[in-house]
Amino acid sequence: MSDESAGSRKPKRKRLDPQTREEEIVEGASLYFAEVGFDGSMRDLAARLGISHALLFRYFPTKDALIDRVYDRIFLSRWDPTWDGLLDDGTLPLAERLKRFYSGYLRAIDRPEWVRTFIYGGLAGININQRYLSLIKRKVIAPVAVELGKLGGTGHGGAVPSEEALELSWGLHGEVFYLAIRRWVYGVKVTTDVEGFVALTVAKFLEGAPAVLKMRSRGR
Amino acid sequence: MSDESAGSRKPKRKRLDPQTREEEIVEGASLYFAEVGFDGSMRDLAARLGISHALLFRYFPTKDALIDRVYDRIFLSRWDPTWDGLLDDGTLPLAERLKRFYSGYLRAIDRPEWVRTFIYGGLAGININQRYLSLIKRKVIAPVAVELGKLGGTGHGGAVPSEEALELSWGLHGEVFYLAIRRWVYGVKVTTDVEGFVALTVAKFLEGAPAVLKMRSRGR
DNA sequence: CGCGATATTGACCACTTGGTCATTATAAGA
DNA sequence: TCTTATAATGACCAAGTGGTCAATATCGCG
Repeated sequence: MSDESAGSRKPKRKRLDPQTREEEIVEGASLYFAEVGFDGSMRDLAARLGISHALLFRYFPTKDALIDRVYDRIFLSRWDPTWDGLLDDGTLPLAERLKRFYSGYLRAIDRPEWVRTFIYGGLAGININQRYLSLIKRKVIAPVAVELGKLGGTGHGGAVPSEEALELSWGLHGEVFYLAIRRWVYGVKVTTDVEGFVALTVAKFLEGAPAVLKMRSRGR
Repeated sequence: MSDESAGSRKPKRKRLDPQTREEEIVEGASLYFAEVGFDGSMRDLAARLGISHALLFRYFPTKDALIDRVYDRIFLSRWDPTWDGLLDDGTLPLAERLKRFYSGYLRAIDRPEWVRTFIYGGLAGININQRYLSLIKRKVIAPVAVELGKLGGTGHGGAVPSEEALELSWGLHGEVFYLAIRRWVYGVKVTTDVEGFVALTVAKFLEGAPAVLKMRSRGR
């Protein structure tokens, strides 16, 4: 409308410096593959970026190389280091620790690129998923199970959580993650009140899990 | 080794009557697509079945038609009608009802075709998933939330469950389903003791959820 | 055994895919 | 303004895709 009129040439090719272009490609690819899965085509992606598909191969030698970069971008940079000490921090009540961790965690992963790419990868058997899961087990599931052992008073005071405590801990994790699945995999409308949801779920967990553990240890 | 020697001709083509062949195809396609996703090729599937890919198109006009049939086979026939009355059955204690339902339900869906196909479909935005989810909400989540309302004693005695009760009920469902996801999507080794797992999870739910609901209704 | 209905196949088509490369246009520096 | 290094492209390739169809081999029936 404004100054399209006279001789203002608009170049048919946008020539960016390689850094910016590469960043643009990785960003675009993250969104694209999250949407359509890794069977999406390079041509499609290029069209969406407004460039030729040949250019993609100038920046990434193969499609797999691009996908690797997408994985890096989405996963490797999204673990907040402050979470590491959080769950073991004895100065905070467990409820508070859990609420803080899962609020932050859910905020970090509750987005389409993360959830969909993770699930796509799981289905495809990409090993990054299994590595990620064992990280979760080590950093989250096990510590929580240990705390649970203390609360449950089953004599499992040590650093080795019981099978049941682990399963209960996985349960909490699953509940939280399932919210993100419903939202981004099933495309269902779910609450946006992350804080409220986590508070509710954690409260239920702390109310129920230790009690069950007690029941199990003393008679049935 | 035995009678391959002399004139015992083995035909290069196996000629089956259409019913059997069709059944074989649908069965094979269910497993195949569950494994590799719906981007798997008709030629690949045919090879796995030991037939030519042209034959597939004699039985199903298009690939989508085959996929539809696969969906039917996996989902439509797996809802056990006896579950329908189960959750509302006032003559059984709620714990018993929940254990029975979720044991049966988990046994029905905890298999690769079901879980993987369902998730593949969700990612692809197939509407069968959303229909299925609303069925779950109507037949499982809502009834359980209503029972929860009674136990929580929040005055929500009626048939309209509160938002919080619904969320807690979804939580239970998510925990259970997450077991199947870990097993069949992430490929992680998890317990095979379905009964035990359900008993533990239901116990935790009934110990925790009503308590939380009470806390929420009387002062915070 | 021989025949015929038809289940099954191989060859084929148009199109899409990941990937290559010589050619072209752009923006910065002189 | 002209040059030039190089970002970006279009045309191309071989392999794979869903889908078609005339030819062929199998099995049941007489």
